[in-house]
Amino acid sequence: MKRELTVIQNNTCCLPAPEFTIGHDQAVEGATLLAAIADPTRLSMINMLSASSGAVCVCDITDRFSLGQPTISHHLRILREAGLISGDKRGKWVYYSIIPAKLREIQALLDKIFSQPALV
Amino acid sequence: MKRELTVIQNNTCCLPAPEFTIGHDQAVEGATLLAAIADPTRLSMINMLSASSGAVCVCDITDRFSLGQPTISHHLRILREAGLISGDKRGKWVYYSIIPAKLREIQALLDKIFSQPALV
DNA sequence: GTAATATATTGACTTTCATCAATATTACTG
DNA sequence: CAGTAATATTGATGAAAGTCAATATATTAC
Repeated sequence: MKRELTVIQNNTCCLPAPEFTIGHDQAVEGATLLAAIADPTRLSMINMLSASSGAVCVCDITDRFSLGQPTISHHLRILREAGLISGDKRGKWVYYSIIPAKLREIQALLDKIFSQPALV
Repeated sequence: MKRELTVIQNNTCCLPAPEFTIGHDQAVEGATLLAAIADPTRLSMINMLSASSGAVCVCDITDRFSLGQPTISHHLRILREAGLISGDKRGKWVYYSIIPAKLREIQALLDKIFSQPALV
């Protein structure tokens, strides 16, 4: 934390001060988005909806997980509020579908954050 | 949850039962990996190390965040244990570097999970 | 060896999260 | 209108996570 900047050889811990390619706000926003999918149930839900060619009924989602109905509803809400899925009520049922642009947004974010310096 | 499978028209909630393209174990593993980076501090750390052309001293990392030294150490440990970074002790200092293959693993995982059905 | 520095670990505290039971809400059914 | 079914919301509970102060460990400096 208190390097000897003047010494050259073996006393400095490092030289080029490392930089960020994303700012603080973007880090917070990205972390929030990642947190939305950083759960086995929600990751599987996203996978299920992505793989489906159309909207999926909540009843079918509920069937696929060994979790209570309120818990499923809770996870769907988190994904919905993160902007990853959208719900569409049709009569007694609610159908959820993926929002592909948001998935691409996550991938683009990681591309940017993970971007490595060009090989010399 | 208790659909009328026999009725065709307006009583069924949906027809093709949606599938997963990843299994339960993979979902748990993926969620764990994502949780490691689903934090603003750790996401910025990954970004910092990715953008750096070489290993980065902990002292420099500590300098860049408004967090106590034990907290920085804690976050580095989580990233290290997730296999995303590796630490190298040189004398009094410890240098961390990114493990690029692990970053690519995350991206490949998301590619798989987010994979959409082909357009008809 | 003693002092100082860099990093890690431990323990405590607070907040957030995943889950469930109970209840509310909305829509269909008879 | 009364009853049933699908989904959402609320409240409670236990577990996990982020942070810090204090301490430990290792390495260099005198």
